[in-house]
Amino acid sequence: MSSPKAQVSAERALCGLVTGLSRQIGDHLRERAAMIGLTSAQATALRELTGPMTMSELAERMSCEPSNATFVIDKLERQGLLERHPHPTDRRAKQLVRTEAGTELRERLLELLTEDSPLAELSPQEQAMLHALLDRAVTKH
Amino acid sequence: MSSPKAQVSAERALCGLVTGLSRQIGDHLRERAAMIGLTSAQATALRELTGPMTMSELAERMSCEPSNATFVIDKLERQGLLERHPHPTDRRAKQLVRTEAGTELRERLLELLTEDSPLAELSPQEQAMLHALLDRAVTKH
DNA sequence: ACCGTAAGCTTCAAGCTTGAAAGATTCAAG
DNA sequence: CTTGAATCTTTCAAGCTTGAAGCTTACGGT
Repeated sequence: MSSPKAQVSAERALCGLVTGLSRQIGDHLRERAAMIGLTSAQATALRELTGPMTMSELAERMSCEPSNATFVIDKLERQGLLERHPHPTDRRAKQLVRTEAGTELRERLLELLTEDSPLAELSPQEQAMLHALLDRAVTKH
Repeated sequence: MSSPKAQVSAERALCGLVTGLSRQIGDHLRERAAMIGLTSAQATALRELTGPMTMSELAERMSCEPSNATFVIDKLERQGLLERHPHPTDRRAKQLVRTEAGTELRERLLELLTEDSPLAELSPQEQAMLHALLDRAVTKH
């Protein structure tokens, strides 16, 4: 069960690279989001709000805790980008709906996000290979 | 300069995978750190404190702002795991030195971190390929 | 020696994130 | 129907992270 030392060290380096790239992706998002007055968390929420959905669904899409979604959605609601409507069939849930302003800003955001992608350095073939490897790594368990 | 829509979508998916894997790595760290009463940030600091170094050096190694290092090091110092000594030649700087308890806990931490690596699913060959690709992606700028 | 700029560290405000706890509502089993 | 477990959301405390501002000290040019 004990791995050779060289392999342990290789894995650590790999972790560093993954985290580094993830950081770059996050920085890119933050930079683009700032252009339209959003933080990166708010931008993620707006990006994932593809249509009306509940808090849970959004949290799921954002890969965060529901309590965090509450916090971020509060900000977006205060900016008039979306509204919390009562859910049509479940009185426990809220249905998030973009306002017109929210929809417009989302369009703008999606455009901005396609510019200067952090992965632009890789060819489509390399991207495909990377995708396959990451898929295998993520779907470990 | 405009990329085809399919490629934009592929890049977005890739970003999601990278962030997801990075999250898994972070979760693994947090879980292991919790076993010895540390948060993940504290564990990162202790892991990177390979020997006496300044705050700046540590912040660099942790890939974070110096102000953040101040915050995290405060916690570790309060737990008696390290001390801030005056730097021998630069009176502006502090020299961080692990206490004996800090050194012992660090050993334990390093052991824990090698267990159940989030990348264990990949063979050494795959890891090497991944490493190469990530290297290219990160070194874009 | 003097001065301006830069570096090292800290403090602060603002925002993000998690996990636990609590209130409201749903749903299924009796 | 009633009860109990599960779900949806929010609140709160604690911790992480960044960026700006400020203090002290270092260093290069004059």
